[in-house]
Formats: sequence, structure tokens, C-alpha cells
Amino acid sequence: MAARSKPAVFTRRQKAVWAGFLHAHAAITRALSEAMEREHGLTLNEFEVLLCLSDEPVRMRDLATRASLTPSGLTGLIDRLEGRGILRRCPCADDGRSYLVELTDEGRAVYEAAVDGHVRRVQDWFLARLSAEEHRVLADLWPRLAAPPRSGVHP
Amino acid sequence: MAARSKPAVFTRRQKAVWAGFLHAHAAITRALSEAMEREHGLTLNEFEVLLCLSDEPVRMRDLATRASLTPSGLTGLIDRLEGRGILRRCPCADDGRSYLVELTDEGRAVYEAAVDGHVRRVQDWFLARLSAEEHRVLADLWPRLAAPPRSGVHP
DNA sequence: GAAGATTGACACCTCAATCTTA
DNA sequence: TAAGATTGAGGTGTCAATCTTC
Repeated sequence: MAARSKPAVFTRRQKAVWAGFLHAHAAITRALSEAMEREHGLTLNEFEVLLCLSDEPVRMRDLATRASLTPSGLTGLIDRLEGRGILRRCPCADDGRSYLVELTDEGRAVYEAAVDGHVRRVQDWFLARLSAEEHRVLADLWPRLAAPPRSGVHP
Repeated sequence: MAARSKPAVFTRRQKAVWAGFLHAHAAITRALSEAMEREHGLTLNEFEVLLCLSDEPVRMRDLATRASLTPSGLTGLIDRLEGRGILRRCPCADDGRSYLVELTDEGRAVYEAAVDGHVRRVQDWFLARLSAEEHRVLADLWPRLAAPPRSGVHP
């Protein structure tokens, strides 16, 4: 390949696409976080974990992935919620290294008290501001971005 | 309006739109942050501030808004970069309460060393994975989401 | 050795309160 | 009185190192 001579610059549209993504995410998560904290004393990450656990117990490792947290970040989060009686760790039957995390009855009550308002806010502040066609486009493109970049592209 | 009887639940598509948004943002910013930290010793927020300052000096208040930070968060960030000799505060001529922040020569060198790789990564890991039509759709919809939700919707 | 989980140290950010100037 | 900026306290997350189990 030739030398990397041309300086990389954003076009106006590229800047709108990228900066808009960052700003929209910051604005929405800040608003959701403020409401969740004020009404239920939960951070957004803590709520996401409760959401993951609402169907069935989940292993620590899978929780970390689904909540976009590092293993140690998740350990601290689970410590906090376990200390509040919202969930508990159970040794994993088929892997002695791992734990299953499950909601307590109190944790389920906390979750059920919080989920309705959260879903409505996501609908009002995000989903309802987009057209059906835009929903279709977004649902289609996100999976392409969630995949981590292949290593070696920028050595 | 009638009682809020129906529990709010996401449809499958809504979940794809919302969760995909969160996961894509987490994956991309994590990858960009790791590269920026490793190659140039800057956090993503620090780089965003340098980017804002690359054209002209900017007031603290405007920097906080453009970088999606609280005023005190920005104060700390500017303290760090000023301590490293990357930028400096200058009293604002037309408002004695405020400061203009500007890059030093060294700061400009740091910025110019970092911007090219950053732009290329955003292009490779984000923009290039989307079609021109998707670019158009995204650039059009982000402004609707960046506006903070009107208060009082969820009392 | 590799993977799951944890620990301790540390960095960054937010919040509430305060100071100064408009 | 409000707005810009800062301070100190506190919370949440990452990283590197470690322990245990596969």
C-alpha cells in the first residue's frame, strides 16, 4: 500500500453522523439515568443488570458481556446490589469457577417498580421520535457496529 | 386520560433498536478509547476537547456543552491538560467570570499527532460499515434525539 | 496454560455548595 | 438574582495482578 499521505478529515455529513451519535447517546442516557436514580435509586447499569436477570439467573461472565462491563466492574456492581438484598450469588452447578446471579423477591419488586417507567421513557424520549422506517434501518445496522473491530487494522 | 393500566413492554423490534444503540455505542467508544489511550495518552473526552479547540479558543461553558460534560467535570479535565502543558486558560475579555481555553503549541502538536488516527478509526469502525442511505437517515434523525426531553412528561 | 472471578489502586465524573462577576 | 467557574466529597468504572478451577 502507498504512503498515508492524505490527512483524514470528516466531511460535513460524516461529522453529523458521528457527532450526532455521541451527542444523542449522552443526552438520552443522562436523562434516563437522572430519572432512574431519582425515582428508584438505581444507576442505568444496575437497572440493565436487573433487566437481564428478570427472566432467569445469569452467570457473572454473561452478565458482564450483556451489560457492557468489565468483569471487575460487574463484581463491584453485584456486590452493591447483593448488599442491598436485591440479588444473590449462587455457586454454578456445572462450573466451580462461576456464579449464577438471581433476583431475590425484593429485587424482583424493585425491578417491577422500575421497569414500567423506564420503558415508557425510552419510548417517549427515543423510539417515539423516530419513524417506523427509521426503526427498521436502525435495527438492521446496529449489529454491524456492535462487532468489535478486527484487530490489526490500526497497528 | 385513562388509568395507566397496560404494562409497558418493548416489542422485539423496539428492543433491537434500543439495545442495539447502547451496545454499539459501548463497543465503539471502548475500542476508540483504548486506542487513543494507548497511542497518545488521552481519554476520548480529552481528545474531544482538543478537537473543539483546534479551530479557535472556546469558553469553558461552551466546551462543557460540546463535550457533554458537567462544568465541574470540565474543570478537572482542563486542569489535567493544563498541567501537561497542552492548553491554557486566558481571562475572557468581555466577561470577567469566564475563561477562554486555547491550545498551546505543544497541545496543537499532540492534537495533530492524534487526529488522523482517530478519524481513520471512526471511518473504519463506524462510517464505513454504513451505506450512504444509512448515513443520510442518521444525520437526519440525531438532532431530534439530542434535544433534552421536555420536563413534566414523567412526573 | 486458560478462563471466571475477585482484589486493590487509581482515574474520571457527578453532585452540592461556594465564590465571583454580570 | 442569575450565570460561570471552582472546590471537596463521593460513587462508579477500568486496569493489572492474583486466586481458584477447568
